[in-house]
Amino acid sequence: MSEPERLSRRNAIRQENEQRILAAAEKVFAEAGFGGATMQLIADMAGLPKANLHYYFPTKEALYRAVVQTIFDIWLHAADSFDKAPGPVEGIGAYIDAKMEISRRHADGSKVWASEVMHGAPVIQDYLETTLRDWTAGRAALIQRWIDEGKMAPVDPRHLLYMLWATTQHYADFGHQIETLNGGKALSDKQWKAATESVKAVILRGIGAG
Amino acid sequence: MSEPERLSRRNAIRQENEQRILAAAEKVFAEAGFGGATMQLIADMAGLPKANLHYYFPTKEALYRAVVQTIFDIWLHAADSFDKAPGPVEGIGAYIDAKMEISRRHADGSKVWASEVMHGAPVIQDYLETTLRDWTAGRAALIQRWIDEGKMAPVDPRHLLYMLWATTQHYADFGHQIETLNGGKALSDKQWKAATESVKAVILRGIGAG
DNA sequence: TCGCTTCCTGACCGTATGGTCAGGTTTGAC
DNA sequence: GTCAAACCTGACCATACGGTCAGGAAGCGA
Repeated sequence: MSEPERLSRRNAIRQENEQRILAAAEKVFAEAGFGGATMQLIADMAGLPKANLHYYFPTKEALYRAVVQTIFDIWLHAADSFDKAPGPVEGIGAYIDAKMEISRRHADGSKVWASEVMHGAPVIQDYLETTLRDWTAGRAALIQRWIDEGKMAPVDPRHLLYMLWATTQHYADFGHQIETLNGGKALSDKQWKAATESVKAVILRGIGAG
Repeated sequence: MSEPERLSRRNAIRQENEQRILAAAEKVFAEAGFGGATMQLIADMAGLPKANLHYYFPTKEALYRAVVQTIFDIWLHAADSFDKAPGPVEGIGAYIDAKMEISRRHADGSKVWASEVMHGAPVIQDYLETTLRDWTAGRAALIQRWIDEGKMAPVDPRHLLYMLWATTQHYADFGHQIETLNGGKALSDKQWKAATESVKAVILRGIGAG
């Protein structure tokens, strides 16, 4: 994607600082939402003066956009395994695995994305209408092919995709609720695995491919 | 719950205004989040001067809390049909119906709820730890009984509940995304029905009760 | 009609926010 | 070593926000 940057001190500084800011911003936006987040808080969390944030990202919205962009890329990437699969068990199974992993490892990013979409996608509407629309059409076609080949039950591919997104993202977006219902403790490794297996079991059996 | 209010002009005014404010607040909180919402905007949408909002609801947080309370009650109420059912097909089927209807009719409230939980439930943590925890334990026990009676496959009841919440709420919380992927048009009656049937088909077959 | 309560609201206030900027320091190509 | 470009930041600004309040209008029991 980006050509290998010359490894100068300057580039190192730039990369380091942008990374720190993005990480802090992701956390703050996830916790407070766009409106509730403040540049000052992000700056404090990144350990930089506020004015420095504006040096790298001209506006709050530009910073926010960069955060959303990051998680969107990760999100799309999760479908790689989906495509190469010979059938629904491998494809959808691997997709659930990947998306559950994202919910665990990038919970903040997932929340930012969810928040953005929930509020009408004010800054990423164009992505929804182009990249996501194409992506969805492609995967829906693949699922339809599996149905036509008798590899799974005839389920509306789009609603199936929504179910996959919903069930996996829920563990990130509603993680706090799940944690509360888990006695106030975050899910353990074992519990994450059990969650993933539960989702896979119900979905795969549900589409007649278990 | 509340004793029948005397039908005076005053009470009518109070009820009317509180209702207008709550309706406007629900919409604004859903669209902008707590931090992004402003009392001025809510006031404008309710057609009242801002100071009047503070007459009925002392602070922004009090107003917000009232909005969340409302949707939480609706949400809990949706499980009524669940309980009286003889088995998973009727119980879970009816629950999905009810929750999908809520996603459609109370999309704004659902978003406010989702937003609240996503941000760590700052104002309704107590509900999660008491009412919701009890509610969940009760339903999980019921599902476990169905499993023990051989009426459905052995699926972790809690993860099944999460799947039910996730799949149904998704149509409210991510309604904008779904709409965009639907060619920019809101789902029609027929499409809502198809969505509900898809969810029910996959879940019920997925728990071996279809 | 009187008098008390509830309802209403324009004007105001302190504060916090996103953003700016002038002036400084560091880096690195030459 | 020179110097321009990149980096850094304390101090500052205009604005918008949540909330207050004094004083008036409307409702209503007696």
